[in-house]
Amino acid sequence: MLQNYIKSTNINPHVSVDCVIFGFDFTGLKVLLIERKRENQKINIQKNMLLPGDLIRDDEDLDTAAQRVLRELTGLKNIYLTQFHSFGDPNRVSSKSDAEWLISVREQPTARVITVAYYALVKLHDYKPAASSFAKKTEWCDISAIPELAFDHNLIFTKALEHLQRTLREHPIGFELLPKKFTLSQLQKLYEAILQIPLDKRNFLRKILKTNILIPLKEKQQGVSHKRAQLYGFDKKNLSKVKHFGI
Amino acid sequence: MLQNYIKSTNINPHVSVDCVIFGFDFTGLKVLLIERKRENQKINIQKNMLLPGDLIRDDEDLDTAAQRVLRELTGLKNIYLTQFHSFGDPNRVSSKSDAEWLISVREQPTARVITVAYYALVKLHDYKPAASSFAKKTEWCDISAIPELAFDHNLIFTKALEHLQRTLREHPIGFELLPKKFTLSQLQKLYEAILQIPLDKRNFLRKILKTNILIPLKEKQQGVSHKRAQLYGFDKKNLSKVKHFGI
DNA sequence: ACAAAAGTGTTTAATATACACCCATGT
DNA sequence: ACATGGGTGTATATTAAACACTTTTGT
Repeated sequence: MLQNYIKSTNINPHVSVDCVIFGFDFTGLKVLLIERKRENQKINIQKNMLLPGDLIRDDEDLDTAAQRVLRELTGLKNIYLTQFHSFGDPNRVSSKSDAEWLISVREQPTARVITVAYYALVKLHDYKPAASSFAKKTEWCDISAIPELAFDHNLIFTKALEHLQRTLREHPIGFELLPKKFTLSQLQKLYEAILQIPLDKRNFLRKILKTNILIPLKEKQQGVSHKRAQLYGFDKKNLSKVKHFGI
Repeated sequence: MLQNYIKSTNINPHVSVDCVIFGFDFTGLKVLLIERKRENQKINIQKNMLLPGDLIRDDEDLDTAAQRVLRELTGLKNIYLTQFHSFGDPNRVSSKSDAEWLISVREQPTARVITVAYYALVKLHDYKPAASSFAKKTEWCDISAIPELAFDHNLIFTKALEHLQRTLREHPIGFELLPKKFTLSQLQKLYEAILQIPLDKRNFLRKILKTNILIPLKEKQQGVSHKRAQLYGFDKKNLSKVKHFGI
């Protein structure tokens, strides 16, 4: 099936895209990992999780390829997606299990592959696992508990997180990970989860309100056993006006 | 055929690196452009300048390939070099003259090539044009007067400059472009040339001195028809201690 | 003497940080 | 009544920005 897929399209066997897909479930920052399909059951079970990715097609732009991977895996469109680095170590595929898996899955399993890495921010509550040709199983893994991954994917993940942290400190991209309505403390928890530092509630509020990107809604949080928090939405009109958002 | 090619030459015909090499001559920020060698004289003379770059070798890391291009072209080693973006538009080679040039130069002129772009900061006064296989002629071109370049190289240049500007605002990398001894106003002119904004002399001085990365030398500028300026060097020991250098 | 760039402080505005108590709700 | 998180203001320290005159040197 996978084979048919490859043959029927124009695959470029030399370049792939990999996607570090971040989500936020109000407790911590998560990354979407997939378990690789093993047609040959004898393959070593070590390092069996990896980042989603695929070889690009020969008529396809890099960004388009990353979007395709994302859509096939999550069913989501219009997602925040940024290319952040390319990885081309000739020894990217160093382990035996990686090499064996490629043999089972690729037409040119020993071809050297350069991968262009992207990170995406998705609204986790919108996500429904899509039936995908990529994955046997998908899993949202907390960033504090990433296992050893196949290939150089731990390195790719680390670079993605660093990039996300740097970007979040300067640009208000947090709403990409939140539902349309959210409370200030949910937003603060998001910042704390990504930056991995505690923030002061009042100072955070002041700073974020000054940007004019939050609109207070006429609604309050429901079903909590404490005072109901004000709900906010993001004002995308003002987003472009925010220059420096230092946190 | 593909197999033979790969075996015989060791070149990976699918991935290249391109280098945006910046230099500073005390009047403005410059980029090193090369004029492409034309074996066939009939090739259109339009867009004849381009950024230096090369196909990678099949056993070579991306960073290594970029360093190799840099060394072959400039003779310099130990140069500040950063990967900043990869370009893979399937129509990167759109013009007729680009396609013709590739035919005259590459074994697989129509192969799709993804390019991984780097920018480098070099000390212009150390630079001696090296005899290079890449270039017919090399030229330091002021960033305000970049001509139309081959392929998507204008796009690559623009992205490189944006990246450099962002980096310079946060990290004191200016010294990579300056000689060992320099005056404060030379440093300031460098910042102004890169960021393309005017800076206040006293405020700039205060900010840069607070980082402790400058060492005043026991020397003064010579041969100028005005008051001789204090010379400074960079203190690399303190470089890593500088966290936020906002300008 | 003049031109050209060096060198040098102060005042004011803006921003960042630290910090603690009462409130509304569900159990 | 109590546990939980929501909501709110002020004082202080730090950083940024604006601004002008005197000095040294070569011509």
